[in-house]
Amino acid sequence: MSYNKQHFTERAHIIKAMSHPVRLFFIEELARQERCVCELTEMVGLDISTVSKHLSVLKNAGLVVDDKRGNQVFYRLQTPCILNFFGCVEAVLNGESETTNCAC
Amino acid sequence: MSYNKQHFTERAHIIKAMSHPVRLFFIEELARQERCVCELTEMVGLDISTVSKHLSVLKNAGLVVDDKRGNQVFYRLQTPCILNFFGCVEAVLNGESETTNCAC
DNA sequence: CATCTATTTGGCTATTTTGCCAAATAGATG
DNA sequence: CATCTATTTGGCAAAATAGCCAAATAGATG
Repeated sequence: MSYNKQHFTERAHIIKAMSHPVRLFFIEELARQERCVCELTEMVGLDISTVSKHLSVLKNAGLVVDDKRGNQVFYRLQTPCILNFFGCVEAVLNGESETTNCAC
Repeated sequence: MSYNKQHFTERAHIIKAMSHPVRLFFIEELARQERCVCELTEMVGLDISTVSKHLSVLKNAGLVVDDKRGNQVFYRLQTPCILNFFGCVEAVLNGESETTNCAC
């Protein structure tokens, strides 16, 4: 296999969107239920503008979608399948990931 | 659910290791077969010191392991299960990821 | 042991990312 | 329409990341 830079850049862009602790938390929380920006802001204790930017990174990657209702914007997870992946991250953390058929 | 910063930082650290096009390529290539640093260097066309640093990021995250034989160092994927995840990234790219049971 | 090859490490610069504040925008409400 | 709440955008500074070169290290070979 040879290195097709554009191919891997596209895919890395999606993974990069998940590679921040706050955004990872948002993904897990939004998998449970949709949330507005102000709820998420209160949960993580950051400036609301910072939260808005994190959400736009996730939205830009196609991982979440937003829905404006009244003067609030609700976000929800567009891609439940990425949750399957988190089990594998746990396995890596626990050093139990040597098999293809781990708990992911 | 509340935001446990340390919990999500640990997990984001592993995902961040995958969030670069060159490292993503290495993961896929090392899933196929082990490779020494000089082989990987030739494939991506970067300085060997840059390649070495990318590999140490993957190793530090627990995703690959290395094996020194002679004066070469061979790397291989420690965590085949993360390959399951790449199918989901494809689904996100193709906008087919709305279901939990996609091809991941 | 001198030297060659393979790899890692240190150090530097350029670029990207993160998070805050202030300002702009948009809908709701008096 | 003035104002209030919710959110986004622009801009800035600090921190992290990426990639190169040079130097250090380690094993192989003459």
